[in-house]
Order: sequence, then structure tokens, then C-alpha cells
Amino acid sequence: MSNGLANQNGAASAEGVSREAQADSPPSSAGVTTADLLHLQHHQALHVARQILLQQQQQQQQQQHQQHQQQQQQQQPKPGYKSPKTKDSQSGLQVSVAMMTPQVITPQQMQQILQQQVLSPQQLQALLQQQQALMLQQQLQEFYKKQQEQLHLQLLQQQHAGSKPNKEPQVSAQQLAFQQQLLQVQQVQQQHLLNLQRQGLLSIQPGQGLGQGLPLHQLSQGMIPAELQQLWKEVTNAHVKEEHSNGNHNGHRGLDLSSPTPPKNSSLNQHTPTNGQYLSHKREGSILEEPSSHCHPLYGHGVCKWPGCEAVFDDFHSFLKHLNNEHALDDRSTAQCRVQMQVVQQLELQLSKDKERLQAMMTHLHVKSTEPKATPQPLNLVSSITLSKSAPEASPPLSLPHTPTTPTAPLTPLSQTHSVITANSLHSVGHMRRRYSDKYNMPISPDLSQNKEFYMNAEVRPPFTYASLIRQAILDSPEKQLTLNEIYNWFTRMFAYFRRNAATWKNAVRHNLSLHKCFVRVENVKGAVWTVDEIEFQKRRPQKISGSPALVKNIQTSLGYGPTLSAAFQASMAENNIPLYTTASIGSPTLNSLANAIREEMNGALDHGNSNGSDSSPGRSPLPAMHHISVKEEPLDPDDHEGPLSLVTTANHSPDFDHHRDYDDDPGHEDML
DNA sequence: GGGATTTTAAACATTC
DNA sequence: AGAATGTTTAAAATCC
Repeated sequence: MSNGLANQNGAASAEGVSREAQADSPPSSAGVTTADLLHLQHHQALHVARQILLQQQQQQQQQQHQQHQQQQQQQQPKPGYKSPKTKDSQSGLQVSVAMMTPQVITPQQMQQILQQQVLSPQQLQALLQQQQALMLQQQLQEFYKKQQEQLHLQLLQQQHAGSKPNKEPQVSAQQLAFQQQLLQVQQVQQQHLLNLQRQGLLSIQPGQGLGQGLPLHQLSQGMIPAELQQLWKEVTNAHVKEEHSNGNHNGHRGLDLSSPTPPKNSSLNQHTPTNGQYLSHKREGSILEEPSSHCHPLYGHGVCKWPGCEAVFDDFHSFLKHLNNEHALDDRSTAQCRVQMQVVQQLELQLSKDKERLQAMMTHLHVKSTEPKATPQPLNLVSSITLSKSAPEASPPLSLPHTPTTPTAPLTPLSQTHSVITANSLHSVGHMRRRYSDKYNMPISPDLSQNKEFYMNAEVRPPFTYASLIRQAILDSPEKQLTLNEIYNWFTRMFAYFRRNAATWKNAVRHNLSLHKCFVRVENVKGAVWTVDEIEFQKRRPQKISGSPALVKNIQTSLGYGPTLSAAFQASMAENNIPLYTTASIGSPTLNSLANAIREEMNGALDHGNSNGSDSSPGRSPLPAMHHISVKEEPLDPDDHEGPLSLVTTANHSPDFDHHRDYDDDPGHEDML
């Protein structure tokens, strides 16, 4: 069953899309930057605009003359925007119109994909980044084409209708269309940059720009080419004038470009509808645009964010006034609303495409990595990543040392450091079985809590030894003791991997229990339970660890920076939780995990010093130790993991998940669930 | 390459 | 008697 799950994800869509993913490889049109592309398109837009305006000129007043000239000079400079990455743009021009069905990937699917794959955060990020840039550009081009075609169409129509007595409405329609186009370009540009920023932010110190996305916002504002804004204003004004002079409300029929946008807004109050749209827009795309001080989506950093409006205000009230006066319910506003709706639609489409592409890429990679494995063997979670240690105590975090000096970079590197499942290296996956030997391993519990869902759903072998797992199981229990059967249940409950080949791993568990001194069997009223002798458990690794001076050093390092880091994480988590769920699912857990790790490591170090041994439960239970070993199998929910997980998990309810739950309930009637 | 660990497999004993 | 639980041995797989 779970097996099928994995396969489903892997194989099903992989075929179809692997090619697609490969299409990413840019042709030889390298050297073209995003900026170039946008610039080019910008030119095109202006060109079309000029054409339209020219027509209008011929037909109407010469007031347009100025405008035209303005545009001409406006298209010269292209300030404010620079492509941060050339990588993206390389592939940007390659518009292999991938005719993917705009099927939206559900968060669950996405999560599964992410989980199934073992990509390092860096890889993921790179992929995402690349893909998004690509998609954005692609989208931009496609959309632009469409718009152009439609504009042409309209032009033609207009010419044909030239003999008709009443041209006015069509003119305004054109203008609207033009506005739309400009808006689109503008929006997409903005979006693109925001995306880039967002990605950049992931790898950048989160500490800043948190509460006040000031720099970001300003950036995003700055991205919008001033000339576009200018154009927009002009056109808008012209349009308004005409509309007013006409009094013709059909004027914006030209808006119905590609999408049959329901005109329902027209009856709405200006605030509500626009707000809603902006909000949804934000949710979809520009995640970084934090609501400003007054939380009005249209008011940011003293500037009116109404499309095309850049009015500056000192206080929120004057803004509101402005909003009510300038952007009241009129034809223009509704038209702009409609435009905005289209923008949103476009972005949504884009998002879905992005998602799809991501899925394709990941599936592709996944399939590739597992292909060689003919047998339906469950995955082995492996990675060559360095991890800290498995025991909270003395073990030094191999990984953390990542020069925490600069809080700027940590996110990415750290995240990969601390294997949140989605973040694993591809290379070693299909490979042989590999585990982190206890020794240097990361703290098991943070990893488990972070990747709980992953382990529960994906048949991936956890990278921990049986001993570590058993210990974890026992420590997770309220009484710090479990019967063999309970241990079994823990295994099956926590790991999809252990839902098969029971005979094998159960035997292994038993074997480990008796083999390692650290597991102590305690006779009990109700039978026998297993407990962990922490001291013994810790004993097993010191030799190796102590042998490595680097490790010792690392302890100190992590201790020294621990608080700092975790603070940074919390901050970044706070931010990263808001954004797109892709970001959330990749970024936050990572951070979370790291924070946990640090905490745990610190605990470990402390515990070590205390040499209190016996009941040092890693990071989990605050401390209430149990006095007596009265055997009680209370359904206390030992899933402390919930805490950290819940942060991230919320959106990820997958059917499988519930399914497994059921499964769990079945065998595990003990203390679990 | 070799030693140390882990995993896997299996035989066998004990307990329920 | 049979399944579950423990113990032990041995070999293969991994790791460092």
C-alpha cells in the first residue's frame, strides 16, 4: 500500500514530465539576462502602445502627441532593475511552450513529492529558482503574445469599424486593453523580481526585513519601471476623460480579453473587492509584501499601491481619503479591478504551472535515482550530509559549525545540514543502504519530529540505527519504558518503512535490545519493559567522538552560537511560515529542525556535564523525571513531536496520512494514540 | 584495507 | 502447542 504510494508518485507523472524538466536546459541563448528579456518585452509593450496611441492620434486630438514622445524617451532608460541572476535568464528565452495541463498540484501531492525526493535544500532552491524564473519568463512571453494578438485583433476591429459613427467606445476599450497589458508586464515583472527576492531571502539572513519588509517593498516598488507607471497614468487619465465624455459604460468591454471575467465587482464597494483581490494576489505571489503599518493592502510604506497610483501619504487617514476619492467606484476603478483580477488569474495559472513543473522535476529526479533499483525495495534514507549526533548528550554537532559568524547565509547551508527530509542529497539515494552510524549522528528526535510525516508516509529507511530508534521510542514514552510490543508499535507507527518485513526488523529490534547494554529489561507487574540506560548508551560513542578534536570544537561552537542562531531561526521561521507553502515546507521545517537540534545539543552538553545520565530525555520532556517505574500503559500521547511539526504541517494533510493513522491505531493499542 | 558497528538471518531458550 | 519474547551466534553490509 504505502509501497504503491511511493511508486505512484514516482512513476506516474515522471514519464510525462521528465522530458519537460529537461527542457529546462537552456539552449545557447545564454547571456541574455532577465533584465534583457524584460526590457525587450517592455519595448514591445511600448511599441504596441505607441501604435495604439498613434491610431488614436489620427482619430482624435493631438493631446496624445506629448504622450507619445514621452514614451519614446521613456523607453530609453531602464533603471531600477537588474537581473540578479544570469542563470535564470539564460533559459529564459527558451520558450518551449510546454503544453502542460494546468492541473493544480495539491499541497499534499507537493509534499509527497518533496518527501519522496531527496534533495538538498540548495538543490531545491536552485530548482525552484530556476524553474520559477523560467516559468515567469515563459509566462510573460506567452501572455504577452496573447495580449498582442488580442490587441491586434482589436486594432483590426477598430479599423473595420472605422466607418462607424461611434468610435469612442472602442478607443477606450483599446486603452483599457493597453492598460491591461502594461499592468501585466508590470505585474509580471514585479512578480518575477519578488520571486527572485524571495529566493534570495531564503538564503539570506532573515533577521532583517522581518516585521517591516521595508527594503523589500521599496525594491519591489522600484522595480516597476517608472515609465510604465507613467504610461499607465497617462493612459488611465486619457481613458477616464474619454469615458466621462462618453458616458459610455460599454467602453470597457474591451477588457474581456482572454478571460470572461465576471463583472460582479462593478457593484461592489471599492474596498472589499479590491482588497480581496489584492489579498489573494498576495497569497499567491508576492509573499514578501508585508502588510504595512496599517495593514491595508493598498497602502504600503506611505504609498498608495493602487495600480498605477503612487500617491504618497503621510498618514493612513489621508490615504484612506485618497482611496475614497481617487479610487472610488467608477468605471476606471472597476476596469482596473478587472485588470487586477486578470493579473491574479495569470499569476495563479503561473503558480500552478510552476508547481506542476516542480513536481515534474522532482519526480523526474526521483525516478532517476531509484530507477536502477528494480526491486520495489523501500527507499533508504541516506545522505552524505553531515549531521550532528544521534544522542543529545555529549555528541558534538558535526554540522552546525557552519560558520555561524554571519547570520546571513545560515539558512540554506544550515537547512541542508539538518536533514529535513525534503532536504537530502540526491546522489546517494538510490545507492546502497547507508545510515548515520549513531556516533556522529544528528540528534534523532529533532529529525524525527521534523520529518515525522515523511517517515510515516514514505517508505524510507530512517537513517538511524536500530539502537537509536529503540532508544528514541523508549524515551518518547511517558514512562520512559516500553514493552517490546510497544516498541514494535512505535516503529510501525512512526515509519512506513517498518510496516513491511516485520519479521526482519522485529528480529533486529529484539536482537538490539538484548545485544546492547544500554537497553535494560525491567521486570514488571505486567511483564517486562525495556528502558534505556543513558549512560551506557552514551558510552558507546565517546571513544570515536573524543577521537575527533573537530567534534569537540564543534560543541563549543554550537554552544556559542546556539542562541543566536535559534533566535535567527525563529525570526526567519516567522517569516517563512507566511510565504508560499513551498517555501514553508522547505524553509521552515529546516529551520525548525535546526533550532531543535541546537536546543538538543545544548541540552545534551548540559546533561553531559551533569552526568545525571539516566533520564536525560533529549529536548523533549522538560524534565519531570519519573520516580517509580510503575508500569502503566496510559494512552498518553507521546507524540511530543507534534509541537515543532504542527508549525509546518498544517497544510499537509494527506489522505495517506490518515490512512496510516488508521493503521497505527490498529496494532498499536498501547500507549500510542 | 581493516577494525568497529550495524544489520540480517537464524537457532535456540524462555515465557505467556 | 504455538506465539511472543529474549539470547546468542554468524555472516554480510557499512562506516570511518
